[in-house]
Amino acid sequence: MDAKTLCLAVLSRSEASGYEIRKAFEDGPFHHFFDVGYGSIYPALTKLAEDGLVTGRSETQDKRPAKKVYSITAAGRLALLEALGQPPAEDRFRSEFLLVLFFGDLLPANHLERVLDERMAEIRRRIEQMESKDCESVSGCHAFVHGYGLALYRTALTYFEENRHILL
Amino acid sequence: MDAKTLCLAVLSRSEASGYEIRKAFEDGPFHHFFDVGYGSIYPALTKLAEDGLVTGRSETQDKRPAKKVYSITAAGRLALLEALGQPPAEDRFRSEFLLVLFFGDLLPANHLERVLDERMAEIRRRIEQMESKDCESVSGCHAFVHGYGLALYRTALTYFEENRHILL
DNA sequence: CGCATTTATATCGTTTCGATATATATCTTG
DNA sequence: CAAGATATATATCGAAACGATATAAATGCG
Repeated sequence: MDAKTLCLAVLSRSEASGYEIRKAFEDGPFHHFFDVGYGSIYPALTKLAEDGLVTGRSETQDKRPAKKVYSITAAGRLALLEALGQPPAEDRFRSEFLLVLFFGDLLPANHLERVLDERMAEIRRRIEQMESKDCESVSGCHAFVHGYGLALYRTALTYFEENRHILL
Repeated sequence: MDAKTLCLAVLSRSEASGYEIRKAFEDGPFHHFFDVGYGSIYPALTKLAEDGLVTGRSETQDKRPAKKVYSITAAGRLALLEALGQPPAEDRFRSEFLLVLFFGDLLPANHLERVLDERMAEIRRRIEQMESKDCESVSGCHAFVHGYGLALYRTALTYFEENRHILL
């Protein structure tokens, strides 16, 4: 499941520019389980347009730089469904944070404490964001995925609060 | 924090061959928060050896193919500490599984059910492995990181059990 | 005996990541 | 109000990682 499929996934919900697709992964509904950068998005959009899976049009805006808005085509929707029908690859999780904690014995306590505190603050921000009004209306599958992310973040935060003493 | 640092991290615990380093990420203590493949490990070991951060020796074994065993040097330990002292990059999580569930409305229910069941079985395996005797003895920082992974897996499993009905 | 699996190293093409360049507009603050 | 920071917007490039594949020796198993 490459960047092209991920762009199709965002575009299946509404037309968007490359910049807006990026935002969907930075703050939007995909935020807690995917991240895709500009370096993947813009080439992906070019290829998708070549293959007729999306169409693009330029939109000049008042008081903003011009943007290229892409829309998914019928063929694009088919391609997305085809990709979603495949058995998903294993989840991938990379955490430098946990690596640092793992080697906590070798590191100064104040470094560990700072790293942990920053991580906890970050998680609190995420939870707050996911609990906000914008997210209250989600239902069905979206609610399931949203609730899953929230449950994990809450578990993480509680774990850190309760087991902090082991580390420091 | 690249593959070189990750190899150093494994080698700081005991000398190992490229194959054994891979196993540390597949089954070992780093398994639930990092994954590094052969395509990253072997080139990394070559560079580390060039830079004097590890030393390698060939070991011909009876009844097995020969292996190259690498050991970390003093300079290697310093480089590892230096890397661990940096502020860690944000955690990265990629889940095709959640993407499929997110678009559950567009997919046949039996596909969703199969995907979810397989994922739950996988999580049960992971939990069982992490609860096994080999892991009972871990303490301190290792226990903290280990317990964190376990807590998240348990939350995930419980969430799926309790909210399955939303999806199907 | 043949076949799958495990141990073991290595490389290669494709994809992704992270940084950087460029440009315009708005917001902030001294 | 001007300077500097931040937000909007597209694009590309080199480095790194990923996934597949090649090679090879040995073991387990029916």
